[in-house]
Amino acid sequence: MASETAPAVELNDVFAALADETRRRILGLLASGEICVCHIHEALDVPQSTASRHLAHLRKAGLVTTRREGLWIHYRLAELDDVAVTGVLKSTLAALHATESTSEDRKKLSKLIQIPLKTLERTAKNCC
Amino acid sequence: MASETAPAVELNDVFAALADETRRRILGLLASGEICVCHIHEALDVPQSTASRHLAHLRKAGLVTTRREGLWIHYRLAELDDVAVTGVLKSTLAALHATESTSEDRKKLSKLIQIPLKTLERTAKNCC
DNA sequence: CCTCCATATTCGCTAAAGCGAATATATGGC
DNA sequence: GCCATATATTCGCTTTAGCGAATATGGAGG
Repeated sequence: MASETAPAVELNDVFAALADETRRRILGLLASGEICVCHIHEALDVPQSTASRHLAHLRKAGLVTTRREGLWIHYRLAELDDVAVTGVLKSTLAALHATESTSEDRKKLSKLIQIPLKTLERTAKNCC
Repeated sequence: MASETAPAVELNDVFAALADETRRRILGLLASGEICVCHIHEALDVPQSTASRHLAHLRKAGLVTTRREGLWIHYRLAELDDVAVTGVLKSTLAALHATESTSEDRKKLSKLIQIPLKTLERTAKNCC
């Protein structure tokens, strides 16, 4: 039996995950809710393999989780059990929220998934 | 005239700085106050050039500043003007505070600079 | 001016990370 | 079974980051 109930989230992996700008852009988008890979890939305007690779990285770091729905796989921010990591993630999302690049990405996403920008913004703000 | 009063701190640099474990260890130490390079280098038990290089990195990222006193150069956490970055740094320090490695480093520092561990811990806790 | 000491920087090297085209995997519909 | 679609992974490659020994820089004191 492990003495640790928290399973996976290593500080090292978390900060490694946050170090890449593309991954931060993804987190910035996920702050406004669950998104499927294709929309991330289109909203960020990066090759599909790039989006997928970075998503895998975030998943391994424990920051996001997935839900399958037919062919689509939806990514969303993970519910973390580690308070400290939660704090880091929240403050990161807050920092991203203030960013030019995040708001551009979100604007693009809004058009892609046909959800009003205001709605996305509200969700993102509540999330961080 | 720039519309931005905040000068230097780039999110990108901040997260790049936080990505390295040695640099996070340094920040963990600096949470308990100003320290000079030689003590950092000894407390962490890394080559002097390594300590200096990482300190330079942190300084360029805007996370720490220096004060010269004779031959010694004292490093300390910078007072940030960017609220978002402050949040990231604070939560990072809080996360580090809970860490085994941080407490080991601090213990070693305590002996080096002859300041009681409790004092260092209190300062560190107040800081994040 | 010369020397000592603390710190910074250079240097050659190695390891790690990111890239995007191409390919593999997996699911749903015919 | 076969095709179409969405996502994941592999591949060769380029770029970046870190390392530590060695060297350079710069202040203090003789």
